[in-house]
Amino acid sequence: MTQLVAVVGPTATGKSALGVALARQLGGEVVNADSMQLYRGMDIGTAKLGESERDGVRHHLLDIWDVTRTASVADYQQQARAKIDELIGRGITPVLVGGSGLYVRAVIDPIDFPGTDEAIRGALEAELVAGGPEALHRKLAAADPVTAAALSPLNGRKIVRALEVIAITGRPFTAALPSYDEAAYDTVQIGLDLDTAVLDDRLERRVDVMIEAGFEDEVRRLDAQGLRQGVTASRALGYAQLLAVIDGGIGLAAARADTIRATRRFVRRQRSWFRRDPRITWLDAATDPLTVALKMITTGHTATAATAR
RNA sequence: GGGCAGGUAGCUCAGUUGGUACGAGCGUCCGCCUGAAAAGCGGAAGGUCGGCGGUUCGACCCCGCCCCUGCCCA
Repeated sequence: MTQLVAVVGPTATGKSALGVALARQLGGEVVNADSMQLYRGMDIGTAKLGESERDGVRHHLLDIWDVTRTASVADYQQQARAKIDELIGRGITPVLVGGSGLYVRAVIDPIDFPGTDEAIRGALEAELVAGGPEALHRKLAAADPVTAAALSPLNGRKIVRALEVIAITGRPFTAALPSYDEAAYDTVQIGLDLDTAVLDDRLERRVDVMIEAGFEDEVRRLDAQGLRQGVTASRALGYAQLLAVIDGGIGLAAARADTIRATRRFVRRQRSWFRRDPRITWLDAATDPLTVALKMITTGHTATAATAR
């Protein structure tokens, strides 16, 4: 018996709409798995569904964070699982929808995130700024040679985290994503994708639509609410570029082009993340994915349902 | 018609006083990813150096002619 349906894949392929349609058919509710839609006020730039588009389907885990807050997968994991368990308990099928790979896995798979400590992390980050990543990498090599060997000496972010975990737990970091065969929920994962040329074109038009819809005003509004102080939110696609426009650093045309380029890059990263997960059944967004997905979910036959990739 | 500048990786451009192109950024491709993941990071492929001829042991770099682009003068 399927407990959970997940709709994943690169951005702008129609995951949100498919999620709503599936939820309607299954009597389910949507649980967001998009790291940026977690932020309150980030609507236009994240292509968050409006009320009418939600079509009466309840959505959870949208707008739970203030833009000044640094994102946290662990926090998301805890909240998402609590909500999913609640829905399952009430006999409602949760439809997990989003393109944030790690977030999806954090829900579906048994990942335990070691804690965090503001003071320790703050100190390490200060050290990173002061001494550069190589110095920290040497420090990591002394404490945990295995992890150090696995990390580029220039990957400051990950080196900081590894050192933080070591400081907290007193043990080597030794982090590794779980295998793909020990899911926490009985899940049907549907991957939505589109031919690259078509998707590229769609991305470009989507950015234009966002700009016409008042994307810049949205960013100005959030800027007034401290968007710049938000380590995560201020770096979101489009938001970072429009902040630069507001600063006068670049023009709107450049911001548009940069955003499109960055989004394409993001799509590639999403694909490379999701394509290694053998549990995902890929559907072509251009060929009525709803019908195929429904058949797949209700019959449990995933092998015959694949039509794309 | 004349003058000047330029024609080097898909794009924008570095570069060698003649000795195998040291290239860079962007793009492309591949990969990684345990508390920022729309983030962060690693790797790879790509050039007959505008064309033809000459000089030379050897030319992308010198000479000649030609073609193309931009600007200027007529």
